[in-house]
Amino acid sequence: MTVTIADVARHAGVAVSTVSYVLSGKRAISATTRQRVLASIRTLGYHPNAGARALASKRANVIALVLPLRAGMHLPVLMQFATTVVTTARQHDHDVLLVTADEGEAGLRRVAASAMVDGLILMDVELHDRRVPLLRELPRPSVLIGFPADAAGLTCVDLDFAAAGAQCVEHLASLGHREIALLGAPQVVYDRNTGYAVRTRTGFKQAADRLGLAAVALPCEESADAVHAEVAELLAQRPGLTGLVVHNEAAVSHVLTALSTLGRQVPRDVSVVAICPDELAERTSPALSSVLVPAEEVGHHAVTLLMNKLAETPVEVPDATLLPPRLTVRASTAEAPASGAAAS
Amino acid sequence: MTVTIADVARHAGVAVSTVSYVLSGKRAISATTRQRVLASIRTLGYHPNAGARALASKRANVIALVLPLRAGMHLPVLMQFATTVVTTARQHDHDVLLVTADEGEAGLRRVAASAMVDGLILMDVELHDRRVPLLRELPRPSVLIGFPADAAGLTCVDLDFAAAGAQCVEHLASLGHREIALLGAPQVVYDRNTGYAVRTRTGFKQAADRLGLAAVALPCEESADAVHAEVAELLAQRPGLTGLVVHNEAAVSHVLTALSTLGRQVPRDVSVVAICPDELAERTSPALSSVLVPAEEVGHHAVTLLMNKLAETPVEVPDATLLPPRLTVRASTAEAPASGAAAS
DNA sequence: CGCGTTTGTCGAAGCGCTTCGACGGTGGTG
DNA sequence: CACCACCGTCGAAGCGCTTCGACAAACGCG
Repeated sequence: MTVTIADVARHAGVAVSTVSYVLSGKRAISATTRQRVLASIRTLGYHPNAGARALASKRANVIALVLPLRAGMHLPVLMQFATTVVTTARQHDHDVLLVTADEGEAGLRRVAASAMVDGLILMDVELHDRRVPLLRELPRPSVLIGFPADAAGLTCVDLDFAAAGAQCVEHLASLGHREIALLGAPQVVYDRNTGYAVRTRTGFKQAADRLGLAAVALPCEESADAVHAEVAELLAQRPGLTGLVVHNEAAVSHVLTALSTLGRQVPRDVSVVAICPDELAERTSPALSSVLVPAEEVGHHAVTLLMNKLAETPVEVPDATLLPPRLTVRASTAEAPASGAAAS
Repeated sequence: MTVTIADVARHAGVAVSTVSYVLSGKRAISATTRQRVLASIRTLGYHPNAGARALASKRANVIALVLPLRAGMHLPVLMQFATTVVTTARQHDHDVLLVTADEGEAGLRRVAASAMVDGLILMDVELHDRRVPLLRELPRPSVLIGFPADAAGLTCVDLDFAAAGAQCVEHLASLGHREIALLGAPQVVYDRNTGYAVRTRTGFKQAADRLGLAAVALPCEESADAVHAEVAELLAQRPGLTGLVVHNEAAVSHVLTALSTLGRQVPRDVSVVAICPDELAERTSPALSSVLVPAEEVGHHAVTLLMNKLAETPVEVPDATLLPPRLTVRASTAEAPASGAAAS
């Protein structure tokens, strides 16, 4: 029924091992035999049996992608990320096994111990992630998206959210804004101690301090009503406020709606800069100046790092990779209004 | 380093085959030996090697999930679907290999021929899908989400979109509406001959005919401006129109905005019923009466069908499974206004 | 009480592949 | 022209598991 390497060897008139070496390139094979073998492979339609290969070589050529499939994540970004991981892995001749985080530590242990996968990529790592200690003792390399509190001995990749927060502040400062606010993730995300939210806030605050801006950082819920209430209160309490940084994909459009409802024009009265995917920033009206969350870049990086760790002669990889933020100026930011005009 | 079945056997003082039979339950093992073996497994921390198991048993206990990772799909629904598939597969002791549709037919052939997976689930199947003929000759069972034109010999699952379209019409008709329209997928989706879009339109038209409603079905682009223009023209050309069915997740909110901008109140002047996930329907204002796209149910069904086909003694499964639509009435539909009032 | 069954366990033969050591055949070197 | 080093190829030994046939022990029956 199925074609085996023995069939190919017979058809090409060579030994089984020769076929194997043609495929792996681990020993020199003369051009003529190689051609003959490849021809046989093609005519017979041979595909190596993955299980046998994994068993003999101790490499499955599969990596696990551990996704947080609980609510609260921004799904499109996740999906985009997953796509990139699959595509990049395929370029390195690897496949991707999808593991959900709700299987927890047992799931990781299972796929690692059964030799199903050679390495793991974990998304949405929290500051005090329970899986981190396990990862350290697992006999397979891993790459984390996000930073746990103690990242020693682990390979982590992420957007440099601190720099992203700072860059937003710098952009607003350079336009003359003196009083700004950060609308961040929902409270629950800070409670979970999720790294990216905390780090953005820190970067925001430090940059504001450094540049001497009056700044306040607030969590932000995601329903239209809650956002409206929060923005209304913020504007009431801080009449001099002219700059807003929004780091919450779900709330972004509600913030714009709220501002408009409250009689503030963007960017005439209030400048808004968001940390979100370009796709979203371009769709709002006005289009948002934004620092993009580079899902593709992160995914690509994660796979590349893992492949380096998996190489026959493992390549030394950096413990931490922080992707520099890139700010794109669009229509939602402008020079600060002359003092006192904001509240009119 | 890693614990093998031989280690377990030695530790428990039995033969390797006995351990195997304890694990698989394929032969009777006395309670005492079973306990002893299980204890050894636990103390040694044994996990069967997946590759060896697949090689010997010809079953990998992995299924492929083939996702359309190109643009145009509604990502959150996809993600939700993927989650359900993974979770359900795990309940049947199977893992999920993520394959992207952009690898095309070669990808399917590869994972199937290499015995990496025992079966496949394909999403977003088009009416004239190029992968369908391949699927027929592949030696592994598969389940499709969506219906190709020629579904003979294939197992397909989907929401019954024709019934969904009809149900929307029936709902509007029962409220006294006499002139309605369907805003569907973008033109390009009909051009691709995507089954769900076409079937919804058919169901819509037939129900309208049957019930004697004046009805028109239009494709609908997804940008705010295009939607606005289209709605404006529709209202101008059909002043008596009081009911709208929207089958386009991305356009739904724009339609509501456009109606409001054009001075029509929902549901006082125009009733709107959508075909979309509940989550989305609940978020709009007013909340939309909708037929939900049951991603979870579809995913669960697909896996269950595949598992039946994979059983040692394959269970006969239906070729087509159409999940009945469920309409939830919310705030966007009401009795049709008295004749003539709509245009005022 | 002897026979045929059933029950519980074992040993061994692969599954299809990789990889190691071996070994003729060339070619370059002093 | 010997000698050694490579080059290209082969055969065989596993990788860790499942499964089949074999077989002793325990059981039921007339």
